[in-house]
Amino acid sequence: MKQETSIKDTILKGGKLFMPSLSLDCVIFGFHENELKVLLLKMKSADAWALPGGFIYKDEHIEEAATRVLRERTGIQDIFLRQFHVFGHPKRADKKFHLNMLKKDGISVEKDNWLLQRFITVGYYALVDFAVVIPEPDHSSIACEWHDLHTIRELFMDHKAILDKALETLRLQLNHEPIGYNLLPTKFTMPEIQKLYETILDKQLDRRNFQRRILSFGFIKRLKETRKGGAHKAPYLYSFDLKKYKKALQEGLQGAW
Amino acid sequence: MKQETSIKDTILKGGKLFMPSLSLDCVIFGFHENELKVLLLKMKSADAWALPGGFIYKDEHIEEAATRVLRERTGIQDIFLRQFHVFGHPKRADKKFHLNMLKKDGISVEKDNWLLQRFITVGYYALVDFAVVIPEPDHSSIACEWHDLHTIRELFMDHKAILDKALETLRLQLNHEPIGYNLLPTKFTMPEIQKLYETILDKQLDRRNFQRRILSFGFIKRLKETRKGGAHKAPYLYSFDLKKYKKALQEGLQGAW
DNA sequence: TATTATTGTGTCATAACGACGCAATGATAT
DNA sequence: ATATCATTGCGTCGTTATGACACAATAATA
Repeated sequence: MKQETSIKDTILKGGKLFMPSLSLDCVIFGFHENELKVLLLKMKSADAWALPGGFIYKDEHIEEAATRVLRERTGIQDIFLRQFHVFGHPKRADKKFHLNMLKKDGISVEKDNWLLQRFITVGYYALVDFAVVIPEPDHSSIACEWHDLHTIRELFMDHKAILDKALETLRLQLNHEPIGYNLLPTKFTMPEIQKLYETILDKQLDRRNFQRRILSFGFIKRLKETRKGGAHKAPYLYSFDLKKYKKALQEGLQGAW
Repeated sequence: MKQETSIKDTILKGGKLFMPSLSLDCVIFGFHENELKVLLLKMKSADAWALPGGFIYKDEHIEEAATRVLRERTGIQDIFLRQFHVFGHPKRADKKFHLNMLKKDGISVEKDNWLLQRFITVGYYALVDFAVVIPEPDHSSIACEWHDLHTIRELFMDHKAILDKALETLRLQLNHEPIGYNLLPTKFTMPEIQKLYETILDKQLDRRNFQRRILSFGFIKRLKETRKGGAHKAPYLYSFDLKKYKKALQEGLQGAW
């Protein structure tokens, strides 16, 4: 499905290729050096960072479009990807602003160009293995980089609000679903997965209680190896029990009622 | 914002009024006689029941559009309404089927009429007080009625899948948020609110444990009256403590982590 | 006035949870 | 080689939440 179109082509002919007035934006989370990261694009024509997004081909399933955008940007397939909210404020895009951007690109468009219409966007979030991602900017961006979640202040359009909502959703998901398989390397230590939870929740957890709880779910298992080389006592390595992990994904974790 | 347009006008001129290719559908839940009800429309041109849905005016916030649809159909304002999923399968509507429907209506349209395009729809669910609703069909439907949730087998297009997803979402919400203020009358008994929970969860709950738990949340309070007239011991009446209810709505109920 | 189904209130054992203690370990410094 | 030190492994303890169940109180009806 990937189509290498020039930016000019997209702008001029996009109206024929894509669904009108509808876009999607991806919040791509990674985990590295005990920090949650988000993949952002630096735009060519605006001095702002943005979430990687895209449009939906006229005959494309919307989930597939999200998968495609992710693949184009990270080179990864088979990714944990989830739709979480629709952003439909009528003024979420600024027409004049966009016109200006196009001017900077040296492209003149008709007043009724599809890109100048109001857009409603579907937010997706993805959890990916930081180490595997090869960030790739596209024709409309000059950079594609991981940003530290907590340092992100302002983004293009309403993308900061989209990011915030994604994080909020992720936090809630933590109670219903196992998490980490897509964010951690194959083998990891207990302190590492704890840091992941702490980072998402933005909250300190007791080391011993965390271990008891995460093990009680049953979707991670201890290996017979330890991670040597650290400054202190070598921690055990763990890995996900994929069978139980997927079972837990389907059936949910607890659910009070 | 309400516009009384004839069905013909909508079909012919809708393209100028509404956002293209985007619709919304509402799953309106009510509770009556210990049963969960869903408000459905009987369509004029197709022999099928459908969820009340609508389109988004070109300058209208999508949440506002959902509110409007709900108001038009139920006569209710200030409703609990929540977006829960986007349905974006490219084949979710059948073009030929739609053409046939229009034929039945005696309306001939161009091949590129906006209604014949592919539509992506945003699902909303609403919780309303059954007793207050005045179901109103619109120009494209011949009936608007409450249906018993468990008797609904098949619906128009993919509306059954939308309904199922709404119910699944509602079940999950039960763990995070107080519920019932929008579904129950002002005063209610403990068995009544328990039935509500049991109906949503489709699961029996222990009477005594339920009471202990629901009271521990603090958002309902016991009144000094009892409901006399029943065949047996008169149960106490309860009402929602709106202040604590709203606080719980914002902060969430428990959240294991 | 007795009957009956339902409601109000409580108990009990078990499981889950939060806070914390202490010994084991493995690299580093002496 | 040995002591040091931060970190890890593995527990305890008291409190709270949960599931299962017992029994008395009550209001309409027979």
